[in-house]
Amino acid sequence: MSTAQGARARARQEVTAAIKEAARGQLAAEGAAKLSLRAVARELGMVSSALYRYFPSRDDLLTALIIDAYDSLGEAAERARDAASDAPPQARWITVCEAVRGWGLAHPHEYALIYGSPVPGYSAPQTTVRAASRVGLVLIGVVRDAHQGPGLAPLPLPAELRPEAARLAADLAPDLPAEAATALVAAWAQLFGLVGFELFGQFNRVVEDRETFFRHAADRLAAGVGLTRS
Amino acid sequence: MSTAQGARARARQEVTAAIKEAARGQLAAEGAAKLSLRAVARELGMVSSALYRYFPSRDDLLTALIIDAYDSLGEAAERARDAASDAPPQARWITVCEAVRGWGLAHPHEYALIYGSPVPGYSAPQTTVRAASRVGLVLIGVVRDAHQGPGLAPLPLPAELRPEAARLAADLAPDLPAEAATALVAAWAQLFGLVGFELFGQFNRVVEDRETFFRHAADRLAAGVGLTRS
DNA sequence: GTCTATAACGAGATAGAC
DNA sequence: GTCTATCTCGTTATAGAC
Repeated sequence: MSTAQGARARARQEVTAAIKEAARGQLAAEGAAKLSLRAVARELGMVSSALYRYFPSRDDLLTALIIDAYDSLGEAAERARDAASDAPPQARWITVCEAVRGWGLAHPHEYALIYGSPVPGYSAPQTTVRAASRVGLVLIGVVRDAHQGPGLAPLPLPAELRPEAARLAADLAPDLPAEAATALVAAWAQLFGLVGFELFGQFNRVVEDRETFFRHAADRLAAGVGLTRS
Repeated sequence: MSTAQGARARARQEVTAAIKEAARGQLAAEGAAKLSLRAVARELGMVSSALYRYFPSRDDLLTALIIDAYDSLGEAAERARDAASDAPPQARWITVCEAVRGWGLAHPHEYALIYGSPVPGYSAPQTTVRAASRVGLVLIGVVRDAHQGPGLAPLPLPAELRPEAARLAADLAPDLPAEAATALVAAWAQLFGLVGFELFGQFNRVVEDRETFFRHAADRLAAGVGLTRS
C-alpha cells in the first residue's frame, strides 16, 4: 500500500537523520577519526548491528556526513549569492566569502571534516564530488556574471602556466578566459586558508577584529580574480 | 662525573628521539587523535610506564611533536630565505613559499598535525608559540628587507580596518606600515590555504601542474604584500 | 638519582556465543 | 538483541637494577 510504504519510508528517513545527528555530535566530541558506529548506537539507545541497516559501514556514515556538510555549505553560499544578486560583482563575491566564513564559524567540526586533515584509512568516494564542488561553482558563477558586464581588470598569465591554465579553464569554466579561471582556483584555496586559519586557532592572539580583517581580505581576493573595473 | 653525566644525557636524548620518531610513525598511520603511548612503547619494545620518564603525559608527547614540526618547517623556511639572500624581494618571497610547500609535501602528516584539524581534547600550550611563529617571522623579514630598498607598490587600507591594522603592525612588525602588516597576515593565511588544499586532496582532479600553479600563486601573493616595484 | 618492569585502576572498545 | 570474556587505553604505585 502506498500509504504504508510512505510511512515506512518516512520512518526510515527519520532514523537516518537521527543517526547522522548523533554522529555529528560524535564528530564534535571525539573527531572524525574516532567516529564509531557503536558509540552512535549507544547514544540513540539502539544496538550497533541495527545501524548497519541504515549505513553498511562506518565509512558510509562518514561519507554521508561529508556530503551533508558540503551541501550545507554549498547552500549557504548559493543563498548568499542569490541575496546579493543585485549588487555589483565585487560585493557579491565578498558576500559569498562571508557566507563561507559564517558557515564555518557555525559548523566548525563539519568544516574540519571536509577541509581539515584527511581521516586516516578513509578515502572519499566519487559520490562526494558533486556536493564538494558547489561552493566553487558559486564562485565561478560570480566571476562569470562579472565578465558579461563592463571591462574587468586584466590578470597576468606567465607563459609557463599557459598549458595548465588552459586545462583548468576547459575543465571548470570554458566561458572564462584562462587567466581568470586560474586566478579563481587560487582565490578559492586562499579563501579557505583564511577561514581555516581562523577556525583552527592560528589567528589566536594575532588577529583580533576578525570580521573586518576577513572582509578586507575577501575584497583583495576579489581584486585578485579581476572583479574590479579597469 | 661529567663524562658519566654526558653519557646519561646522551642516552636520554637518544631514547627521547626514538620515542618521537615512533610517535611520528603513529601519526602517519593512525592520525594524531589516535596517538597512543602504549602503541609507541610496544613499537620500541618498552613498557608503557617507562615512557613517563620522558614525557609526563600523552599530551606532552603531542606537544613535543608539534614543536618539532613547527621548528622543522621554520628551519626550512629560514634556509630558503638565506639561500636566496641575494635575490630581489619578490624572488625571495617565492622561494620561501616554495620551501613551505616543499616541507609540507615531504611531511604531510606533520603538516596535518600543525595546520590541520585541531586534535579533540588537546589544547596547545604557550610553549608552542615560539616555534609556531618562525615561518611568519621569515615572511615578515622578507617584506621588511624590501621596505629598505626602492619604493614598493602602495597597498589599500580602508578606514574600518585602520585600528586592527595598527594593532597588527604594533604586535608583529612595528617597523612596517600598517597596511603592509595587514596584507602580510592575510598572505600568510592564504599561503597555507594553497598548501593545505594540495596536501589534503582538494586539488585532486582540479590542478594538474601543481608546481607551476603554486609558483604563480606565490608570485601573486608577493604582489599582494607590495613586493613589486611601483 | 635515574631508569625499567610489574601490576593494577577504571573506562571504554570489540568479538563471539547464545 | 543480549551477555560475557577479552582486548585496548592513560595513568599511577611500587619495587628493584644500575
